[in-house]
Amino acid sequence: MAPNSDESRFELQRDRVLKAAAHCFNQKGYSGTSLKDVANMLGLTDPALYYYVRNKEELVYLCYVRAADVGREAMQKAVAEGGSGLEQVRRYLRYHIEIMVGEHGPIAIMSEIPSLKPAHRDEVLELSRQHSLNFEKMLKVGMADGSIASCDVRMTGNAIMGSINWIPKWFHGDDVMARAIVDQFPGILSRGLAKSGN
Amino acid sequence: MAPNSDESRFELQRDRVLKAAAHCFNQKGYSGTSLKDVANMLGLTDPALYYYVRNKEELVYLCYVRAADVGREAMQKAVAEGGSGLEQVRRYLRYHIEIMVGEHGPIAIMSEIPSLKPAHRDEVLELSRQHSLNFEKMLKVGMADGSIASCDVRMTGNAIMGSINWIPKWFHGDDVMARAIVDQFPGILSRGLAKSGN
DNA sequence: AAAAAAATTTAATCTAGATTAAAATAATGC
DNA sequence: GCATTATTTTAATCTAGATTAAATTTTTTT
Repeated sequence: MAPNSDESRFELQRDRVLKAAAHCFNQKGYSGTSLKDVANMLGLTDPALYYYVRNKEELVYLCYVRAADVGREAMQKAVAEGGSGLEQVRRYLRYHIEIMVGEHGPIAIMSEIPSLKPAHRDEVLELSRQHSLNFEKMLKVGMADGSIASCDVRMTGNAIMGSINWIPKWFHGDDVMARAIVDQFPGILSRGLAKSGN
Repeated sequence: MAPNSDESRFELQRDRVLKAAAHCFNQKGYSGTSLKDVANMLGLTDPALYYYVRNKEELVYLCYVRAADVGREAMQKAVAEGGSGLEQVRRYLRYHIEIMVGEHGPIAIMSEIPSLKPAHRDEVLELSRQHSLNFEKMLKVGMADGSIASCDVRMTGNAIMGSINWIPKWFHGDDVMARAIVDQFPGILSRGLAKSGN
């Protein structure tokens, strides 16, 4: 709505680059996608990408940072809206998945961590760890308020996150499918959490 | 127990190669692992691998075929032992996960499909599709016998399989963790399926 | 213990694709 | 319209790592 006036052309273009890259990485993996693939997708030649990004590794890195942002925002939003722990979890799942399959595309490649250089890898893993901890916290809240049945939060978190992270592997931008995922996944993933009454 | 007399040294060594390769691929991805990595892991030099395998692509391919075998066997075993649909699902999950985190190692890389050449990719995708269909069939059996609540089998299958396929991404051979996964995952993943009474 | 076959090695290619450099084009401010 | 800055291109490197070839060692057979 707002003119979004700033966000120089540079920033915008850079975003497009990231999005295209994420798309490719998700489909063909880090090795499978050449910079040429990404560039062509935008009607550019490969060297042009170096204007926006230091190198290929940084491309993955930036995708990750954005993915982490997305996840964090979804979670904060869900928490801010309150409700029982279970409700928060359900909402978080929906928000996160919505972005994941939405028009902004799967900026979230979650499979290419090994491709990162150590410093970046550590940073990304830390972000991921943080996200997991926050999710586990939500589960605990739910257990405390009686909406979620007692469970091993670590394993439950791993199970649910895995399911979400895997989505880009099989979903490739079909609108009908996107809707189905958003409608179904939160329920499927959270149904097993509920305590009898909920 | 049986002398296992045949299985020429060749076959055995080839198995070791596949296992090592799968391990590397899971940890560092297709691009991230060089043939040298795999070879060194076995105390060999890279060219030696060509004695067992046509090329790198075939290495991934064979890993997939084995992964598919593993999944299929787990499923057949679970079905063979009968019980309600829900029980079959639970058992299948346990068997499959057991192998996945077990000593045979995660032969199951499920992330490198894009690296396969078209012919192999098609074959592997077909195996995967088949597996999914079989799983969906189990769900339907459960819905028919009243052990599983009505659900969208396609989406439910995707959710559960994703969670399993993601395991190799974060699990790297810690025995305690392995036990925890086997103990917890089947429950976590199947709890949401049960119809009230079960 | 020689010969044949199996397994692996060292040394030599070969290539895709990332990166860099230099040049060209487009956009913007004045 | 000119100068400056932004963007992209074409042409030129450079390198890791896959693959192949030839040579060597190890194992098996008889």
